[in-house]
Amino acid sequence: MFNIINTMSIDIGVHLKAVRQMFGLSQRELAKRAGVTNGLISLIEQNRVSPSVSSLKKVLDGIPMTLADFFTLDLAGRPPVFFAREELADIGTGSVELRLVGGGLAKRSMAILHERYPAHADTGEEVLTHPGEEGGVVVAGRIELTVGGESRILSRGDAYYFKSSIPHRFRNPGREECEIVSASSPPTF
Amino acid sequence: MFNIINTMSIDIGVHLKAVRQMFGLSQRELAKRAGVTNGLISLIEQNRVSPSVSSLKKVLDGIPMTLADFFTLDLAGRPPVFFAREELADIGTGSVELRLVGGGLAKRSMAILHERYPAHADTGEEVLTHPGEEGGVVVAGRIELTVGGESRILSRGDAYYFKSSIPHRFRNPGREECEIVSASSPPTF
DNA sequence: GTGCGATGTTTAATATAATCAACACCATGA
DNA sequence: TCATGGTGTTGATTATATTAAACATCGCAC
Repeated sequence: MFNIINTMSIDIGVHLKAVRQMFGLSQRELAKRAGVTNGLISLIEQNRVSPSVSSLKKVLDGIPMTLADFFTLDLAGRPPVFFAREELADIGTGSVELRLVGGGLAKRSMAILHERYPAHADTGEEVLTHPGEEGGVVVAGRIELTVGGESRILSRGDAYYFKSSIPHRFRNPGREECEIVSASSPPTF
Repeated sequence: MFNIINTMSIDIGVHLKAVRQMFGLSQRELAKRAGVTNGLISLIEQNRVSPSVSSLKKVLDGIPMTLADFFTLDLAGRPPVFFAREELADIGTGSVELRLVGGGLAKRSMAILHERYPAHADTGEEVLTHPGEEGGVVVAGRIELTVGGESRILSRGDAYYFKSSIPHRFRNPGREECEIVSASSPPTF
């Protein structure tokens, strides 16, 4: 089980400054929208104070952005955008083929996968402790998905979405290959 | 004197208490692991103070849990998991068909879409709406994707991933329908 | 019953966040 | 040159978060 997100303590000040500038706001503009003083924003951006959650929320409301977005947002440079089929790294274990969109995994908020399950393939149960989410769409074939004890067989066009913390299992019950495009956020699998 | 801290997107106090109890910790145990006093945890859980980000981080380190996890974690009941093809809400505008996995966007960290672009369909340029990310895999047909001035034609199996803040455009240059499965995080489009 | 040892709560003292108003700087224009 | 309006920063004051220690309650052992 990989955990790709680097969840080190982010630099609140630098982070806020970057976000503010991303939206083209000055400290005073943001302060006005947020109902705080420009001085406070200056102090926060210099890491000379650690804002209370309530005032950080007020500030982010002026952007606007949620606390969850703020702490989840990752400020990377501009990574590659397009990926040819052959460039998708296969990170599958066993017979299941898992092709990850975008080789460089760090600093992404999602992992997008192109998955192929041969006939009778089975991931087995997984136990996760991470509070992420995952979902996907069946593109071809059929798959039996079990989530928290509940099972269902999904066909082309059907979809799923659940919290990764719930134990889950994928199994191809049929004779044909099954193809799925899925996403996980944060990128754990 | 009253000091009401409500109108937060999440109830920090209740949230922390739930998380703490989920891990079977008492206020004093957690306080010891976190390097703060039990009194502080009591006050936070009663929403009688709004903790500074730094002390909230210290507290969460004792659980252990990241700030991002804390603000992302959803304590609500279990939402639906499986979605039949017909249940995917079409949120498309114009000719492009956008089918959203799981109906409501509320309290989800991602939006997963099953998209269909008829021949010659075109989204037009889009402007920055949110500092999120999006990516996807082409399942059928061909699409011309332009991101930040850079264009490329993607075929079945090819993929893309970029920050939603960069202006982007999808255009179907061919005679066949194009089918894509995509994901956005946070869920905006 | 009495006396733990655990729980969460509260109060007064102290450390720190947040304000307000002034400051220095850098543009652009009269 | 000297305003003028923009930027981010700073010091002194006020508001609030945090501490340390005491309080009340509960369940359990003796």
